[in-house]
Parts: sequence; C-alpha cells; structure tokens
Amino acid sequence: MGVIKPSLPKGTRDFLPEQMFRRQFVLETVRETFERYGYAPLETPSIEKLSVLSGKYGDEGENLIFKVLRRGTGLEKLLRDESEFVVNDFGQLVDEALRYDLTVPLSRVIAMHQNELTFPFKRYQIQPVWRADRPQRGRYREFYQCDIDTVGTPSMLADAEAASIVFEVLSTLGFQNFKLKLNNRKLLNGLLNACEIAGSQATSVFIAIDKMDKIGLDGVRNELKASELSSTQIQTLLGTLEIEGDPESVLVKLTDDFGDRDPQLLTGVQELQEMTACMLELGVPIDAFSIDLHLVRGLGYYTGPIHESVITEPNIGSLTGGGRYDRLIGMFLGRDIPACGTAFGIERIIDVMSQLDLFPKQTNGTQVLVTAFEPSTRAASLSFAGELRKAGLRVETYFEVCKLKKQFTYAHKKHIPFVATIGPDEASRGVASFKDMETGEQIVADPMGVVQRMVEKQGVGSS
RNA sequence: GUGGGCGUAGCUCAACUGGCAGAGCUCCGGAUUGUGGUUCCGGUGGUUGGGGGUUCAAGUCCCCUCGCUCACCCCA
Repeated sequence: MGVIKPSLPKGTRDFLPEQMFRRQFVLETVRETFERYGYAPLETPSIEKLSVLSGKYGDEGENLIFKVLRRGTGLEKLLRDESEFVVNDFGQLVDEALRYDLTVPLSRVIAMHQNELTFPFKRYQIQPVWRADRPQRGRYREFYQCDIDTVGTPSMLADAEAASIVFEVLSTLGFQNFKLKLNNRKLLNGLLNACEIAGSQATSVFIAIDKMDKIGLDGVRNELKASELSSTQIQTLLGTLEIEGDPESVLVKLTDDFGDRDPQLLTGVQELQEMTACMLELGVPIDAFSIDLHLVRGLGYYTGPIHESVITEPNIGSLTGGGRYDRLIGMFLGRDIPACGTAFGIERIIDVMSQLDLFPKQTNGTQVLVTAFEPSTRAASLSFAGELRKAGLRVETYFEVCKLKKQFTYAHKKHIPFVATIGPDEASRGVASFKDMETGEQIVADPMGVVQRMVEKQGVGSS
C-alpha cells in the first residue's frame, strides 16, 4: 500500500501552534489598535470575478493573479475531443480569480453597498491574498494582508491617522528603529511636469527613482540616462530628490524652487504640510517620520500622499505601506469617492520580531499542567483543574497515567510554566504540589493559593 | 518570465581521482518506581529527491525531470 508523499504547493506554509500563537499575538495587537480608532471589521470572499480584479494592478500584476479555471462549461470535452470545444476567448476558460489584495475588493464593496454604509467608512480587513509569483525569502504565494482604510473623505487627517496608527502599532509591538517615510504622488507628478518630462516616461522614471535605496544615486542616474532624459532634466530631478531635512524645511524648499512652475506639485506640498501637522497633533514624535522624495510605492492607484515604514536593522525593506487612492472606487461606480489607507506586511513584521526577539516568552499557551498521578486521584485532579480554570487560568490535564517524568517532559517541551501534581496525600488535603518549571521551586497549595501564587509570579489571568 | 547555486537520517552536514552511507543535534528508552532542563549508557531512524544511462562497481560521472534557494523583474 503506497503512501502519498506529503507536500505543499510552492509558496504556501503550515502554521504550527507555536507560530500561530505568535501570529495571533501580532494580529490581536493590530486589531485592538484599529478598533480603538473606530475601524470596523470586513471580510470578502477568497474568489472574485476576474473582471473585478483585471486592470487594477498593471501589466506585471495582471500575470500574477491566480486564475480559477471555469467549471463545468465543457472544458472536459477538450480532454476527449478537441474539435468539440474551441476556445475563442480567455473568458471561456477563466471567469474568476483569487483575491490579489484587499483594496480592490474593498472598492467593490463600497460600490455595491454604498447605500447601506455610513461614510466616512472606516474598515479593517485581515485575510490571505494570493499571487502566482515565484517564491523567495519573505515572499509567498499565499500570505496575509492586514489593511485599514477610510473611504469617503478627502481630509488629510484620515491620511495622518493611518500613518499614526502605523506608528502606534509598531511601537506597541516593541519596534524602536523604524521610520515613516512620506511622499505624495501629486508632488511627484508635478515634479516631472516641472522638469518637462513626458507622461509616457513617467513610469520608467518612477521605477528608477524608487530604486534609490537599492542601487544608489549613480545607479539611478544610469537608469535615467537609459530612459533618454536630457542631462539637465536628470540634474534637476536628482538634485531635487536629494533635498533632505525636517519635513517643514523640505516642503518650504520645494515651494520656493518649484511653487510657480507647477500647480500640482504645490498641491502635493500643501497636502503633506497638512498631513504632517495632523500627525504631530495626533502625537507622532517629529523624529519618527520624514519626507522621502524617492518613495514611489508601486504603480497602481495612488493619487495623493503615500507612506511606508522601514526598519534599518535588519534591513528587510518596508513593514507597512499605503496612501491615498481617490480614483479607484470610481472604476466600479462611475463617480469618484476619495479613500486612503495602509497595509501592514504582517508576515514581515512577524519575521522581524522573531529576529529581534520581540515576542514575549509565553503568549497564549497553557499556563498549568495538572498531571495524572493514578486512577484514584483523577477526580481530585480534574476538580483542581476546574477550579483553576474558573479563576481564568489556561489549564490542561494529562490524559494517561504514566511516569511523572514523562509528564514533566511534556510540560517542558510545550513551555508550560507550571505543573500541579495531586497524589493520594494531596488529594486527601485538597491541595496540590505546585512546581514552577523555570525556577524549580515547589510549593503545596490549594487552588486559591495557586492562583495567588501565579498572580504574584507573572500577573496572569489578564489575558 | 530570465539567469546562477544546491538536493545524503526529523535538523545541520561528512564520505579522497567512482570502491562497505557516517557524525553531531533531535527523537525514543534506561541510569532515577512522586518531578523536566544538565550528565552518562543504549536504541530507532536512509529507495543518497525521482527516472534513465556509462561502469565489475555510482551519493560521486552523463542525460532528463521534480524540488529548494539566490539574483533580476515585481512586490508585502
């Protein structure tokens, strides 16, 4: 009898319990923060109509959409006799696809349910998305995204709120060396106008300047030369991108240099001035963010402020990214509704937290193991465990009576911090021998004594 | 999609110009019949990713294939 070789589709993962506790720790922190700012949960189906997803992610993105083969439309005939079934159109093969991100489904939801929703609509969404990409380190074909968005207001306060939630979440999780980078698509577009760079060249220019961190100033200059810009254009563009300093002075300098040359650039500057002012009022420290004129953020749907949070150690790229997209919903509705938001790269956040050792030792696992001493003390053990559970502790009981050595090994492997043993002596007195696995210390106590001990020890019962 | 590197025990890796497939860790058991981690002793564990070829002989050489990985592209 042959066994089936167990394996996973490439770019997918199992999350074993130990990892799940870590994931939940992060997701619960994130969720709790979102709800404190008034964002409400939303879920959408894993599959969408292909027509909903098509044309939103650029040419590259289009190829990365996981398409779902059409079901029961005669495709099986292809297997039997090609002549019976002729494919004239891609739509005959594929009509649905797996969700590629959370923003486009949100836009669809807004367009479909606009009369049932109260605007501005503030939602968060934590669900997996799929990309038919070739996997690499930190890059998967199935991964979770975690988005907050505000739909229905052009206010820069909404952009600032998203950015400050990023700051709050990352700080709460224990990150210290991260920085929010801000830019604005209007500013970038305006800058290209001011440099008299044609719209047809915008995409390649943006791709080039976005690589600044990776290939450096010279690398960017070479790419720009390759895209047939004049040396004057390159000089003006790169000179401007190099402007650094605190947000206010960068924005003032941009106004001085270009304010009379392009109205769109000026609008972009004003948006950022208002956004950064709001961020300060929301309590984001001034040294936690900066204007980074190289920041481009993909090629998709952004129309206003854009932002990214980066961490330098380890140098793994961005942890979050987002911005304003005032036109996307219009693609489903026929009229534009302003929107902005941000996505948390939850997979990377978890990776980096592991590397930086930011997880608490014990998260949500069992706190107390009650051993199985012998059949006659089972009732006493179970009722002892029950008392501890009533007090809010996470308690498990060992199922089989066997050597205590084995049961203690079990607790050790599962990182259970306390073990309670009830033998005939303890049972007759209504107490347990209660061992602290970390210190090796052991006391004899009744259920209340145990609870009290644990509160002293690690402030348990709160989670 | 383009171009490199690598596939040997659960994990990390050895095995000379082709010559008996091994070690450490893990795991299981014992030393220790009411107590984990340290130590000591013993044990389990393999179609050398898969298929074909060359050879007296292939983990090693050749071909195909699958998988993983790195860089590019793009992205979270």
